[in-house]
Amino acid sequence: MSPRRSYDQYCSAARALDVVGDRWTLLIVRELLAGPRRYTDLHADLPGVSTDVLASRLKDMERDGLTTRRRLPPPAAAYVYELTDRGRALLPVLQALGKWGEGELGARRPTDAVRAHWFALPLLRALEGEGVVEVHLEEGDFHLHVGAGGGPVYGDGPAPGDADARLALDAATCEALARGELLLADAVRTGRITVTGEGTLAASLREQ
Amino acid sequence: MSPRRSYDQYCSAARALDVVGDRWTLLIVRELLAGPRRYTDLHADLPGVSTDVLASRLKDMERDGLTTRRRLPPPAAAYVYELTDRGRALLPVLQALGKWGEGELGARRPTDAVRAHWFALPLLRALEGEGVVEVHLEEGDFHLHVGAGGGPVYGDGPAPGDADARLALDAATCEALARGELLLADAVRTGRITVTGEGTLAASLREQ
DNA sequence: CGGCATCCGTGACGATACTG
DNA sequence: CAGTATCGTCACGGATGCCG
Repeated sequence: MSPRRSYDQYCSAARALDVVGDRWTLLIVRELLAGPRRYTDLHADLPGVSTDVLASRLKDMERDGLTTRRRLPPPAAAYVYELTDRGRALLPVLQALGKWGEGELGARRPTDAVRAHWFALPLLRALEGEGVVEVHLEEGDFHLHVGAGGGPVYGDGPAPGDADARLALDAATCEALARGELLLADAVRTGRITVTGEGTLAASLREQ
Repeated sequence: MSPRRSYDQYCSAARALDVVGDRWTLLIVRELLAGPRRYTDLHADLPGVSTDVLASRLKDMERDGLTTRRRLPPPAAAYVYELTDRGRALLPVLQALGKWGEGELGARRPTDAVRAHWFALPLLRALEGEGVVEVHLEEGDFHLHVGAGGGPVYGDGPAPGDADARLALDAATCEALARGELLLADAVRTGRITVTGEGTLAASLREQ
């Protein structure tokens, strides 16, 4: 285990970069915000990361208190990596980066990878209130825990329990939202997003 | 000029990291938030950065629209680097990192460098309203443009014009604020920070 | 098959020296 | 003062192999 490289500056932003400034680290956090993940899942959803770098980052992140490693009970006996509260507290950092990066996103390039749950961050930024929102895209479904305290912030697939609202939208709408060109309220109003559900979350989405 | 390395992911956070994810880039932004700086100033305030990496980052940042290079008029004929609006828009990213990093800061290590203006970010996070605040530390003075639209967000030395409020505090108070252990309001109330000035900013600071 | 460890080529980084 | 040149080292990315 290599000792952590540091900028050696008495500045909290520099200290944060000591921990999360290495290549891939924040993207691993983004993946783990979706809940516990196995090594292979992470490797599959982070195209380009090499096996040794991924293993090394996961060790560093565990050492630094961002993640824990847990063994799943049989028969699915495998290790999963999971964010700690400290790791989940990086959500505002990813949100700030994501908001700034809207201007850099542009059109989708042929070389770009896409995963459905990568749209969770921009949607979460646009949502207020509290509850579970299920999102249906062509590429796949995922769900959001809006205003979540502990536990996963979003997750792949449909909501594990009952959803307070369901959103259905197409790829073009999704990408326009991600680029910041389209506001969620406008997308709902113009029918580019279909909202179903009876809770206050669904109601507040429709009444805008 | 090397082509930019990219994660090739259709995700705005990943795109942001394509631009500002390299080592030193965000710390250079932090320095330039203090206003235009010469190469030598940057090199002096970023101990550990090598000359070629600094030069390379400044070129990349100019290519990516984060900075501009400008020649000062004689007799101070020298180049200065300056943030664009796009570069200044990274302030929320540095603030999110800084807030998260409070927990990582701990006590000052003997190997840690310190610059007075590095305390500008935590102070700015704690201040509300609009105006110019002059801050006096033992290590040096700097000033903050609270709620600034364009132009520098803070700067070294006393305020160029009239300050709306002046704060005087010692190193221990400064570090406690940076670690998030002490709230600005508490520091003012207990007299660990001396506030002078007549504007609404000074008044709101005192009345908490 | 999932979860790494090892090896290797390339490129990024850090320190020093040097130049217009 | 503001970089460029050089060089050793380390981090990264890709491929492969091992081991439960």
